[in-house]
Amino acid sequence: MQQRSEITRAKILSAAEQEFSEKGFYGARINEIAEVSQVNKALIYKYFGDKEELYQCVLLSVYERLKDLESQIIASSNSDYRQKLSGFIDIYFQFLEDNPTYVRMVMWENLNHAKYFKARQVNKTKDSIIKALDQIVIEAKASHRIPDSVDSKQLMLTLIACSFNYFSNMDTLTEIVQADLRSEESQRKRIKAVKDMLLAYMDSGGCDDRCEG
Amino acid sequence: MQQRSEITRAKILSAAEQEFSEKGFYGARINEIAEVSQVNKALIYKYFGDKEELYQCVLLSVYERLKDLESQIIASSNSDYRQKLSGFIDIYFQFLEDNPTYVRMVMWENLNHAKYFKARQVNKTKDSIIKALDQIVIEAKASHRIPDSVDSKQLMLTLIACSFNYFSNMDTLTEIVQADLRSEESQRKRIKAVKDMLLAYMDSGGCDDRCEG
DNA sequence: CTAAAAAGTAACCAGATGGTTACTTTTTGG
DNA sequence: CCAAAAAGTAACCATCTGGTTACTTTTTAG
Repeated sequence: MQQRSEITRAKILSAAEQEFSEKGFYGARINEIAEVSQVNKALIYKYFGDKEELYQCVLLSVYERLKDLESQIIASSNSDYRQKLSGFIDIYFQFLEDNPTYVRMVMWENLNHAKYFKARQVNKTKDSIIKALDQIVIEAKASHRIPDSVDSKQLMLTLIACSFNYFSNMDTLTEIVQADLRSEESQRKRIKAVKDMLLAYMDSGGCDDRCEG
Repeated sequence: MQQRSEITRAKILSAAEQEFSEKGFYGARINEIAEVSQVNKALIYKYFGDKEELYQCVLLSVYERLKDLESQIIASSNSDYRQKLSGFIDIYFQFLEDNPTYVRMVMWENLNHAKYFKARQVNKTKDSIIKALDQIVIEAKASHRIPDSVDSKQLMLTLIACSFNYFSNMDTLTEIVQADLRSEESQRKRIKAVKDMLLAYMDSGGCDDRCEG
């Protein structure tokens, strides 16, 4: 029966996402996934072959969620590039907060030298978010609102770093800055600071001649 | 014999650092550490009690290396806060590049919810680097080179994010921006962009009223 | 030189691991 | 209704896990 198998598959994937995102590939236990999903272990192997395949399926399904972001960002369209960038940051921050398993899976992948990330076509999803930012920059440049010297790749790296790192390293950062970064207030302040900084950077033309590189 | 035991201890720690930083707490195998260090497994337990203690010792020893940074940063003293900040970024970037095991251990810790980070007095080492940056900001404010509105905590978060994330997420970022971030050129460009951005942010007074937060 | 303490070792253990097999139950198409 | 295909299950296996024990060798101090 199709429906039943679909449900079983979904149950396995859901439990596997929990387990893999919590403990990573090595730490995850198939027995645990079987127990949590209430699905017999042999069935997991029938559906997904082996542990590695299951992990890759989880990775793919988690990354899929990024795709929705592009439409969200484009939907929040506005003539002012400042507000577009501001909206972009809001949406990305919100996504990271709402998808802790995404954050963790990306971390695991990097610790695994992006082994599975590269193996599958996972990185295809990158386009969605990259293109959205690129478009903002291109439009702003075209209408001469920001100088051509602004490097959209550096902008992207900064934006990802400031957003992603806030969540990925929250536990150690909390200790470092001695503030509860999980609180709504901390997050609001952080988002504002990131926005201010990026806009200041773009206003300055993306480079600062007073600082020799 | 003291010397011999010291050597053995060091061999175990060295192999354990490799193993733990590569595979994390769960993935690391005591058998592997024993094999690599050429030290009998039972001896490892005699020296370190259990796997958890050994992990914590590795964590502590890796964090110790941060302490050297403070003196380096202070040594690179200069009257201009811009050059101080510039030097700070150079030194921190260099540290992260030279200490991949540090980067990985911090990542593992965050995935483990900073369990061992909090358990030990590991976070004491934070002071060294935090204080160095704080001092730069305080001095610059005192001499009215930057406005009081600049928030040193946000500055710290940004600096750590931009530096740390570049190395921690290098594998996935490489796919995303389609550039070999491991190359010297990429790194130089990145450092310059980070410096420019932070200085632009500080010049702007640390906030941007044109962007409602 | 010697006895005690420290350093080091081989072999072992119970439990858990990923993965399989032989089997029963349920669903489906004709 | 019925046979074949799909879904699901219990019990099992070889291997590996962290950790221990009973033992020998080396070093040290008097």
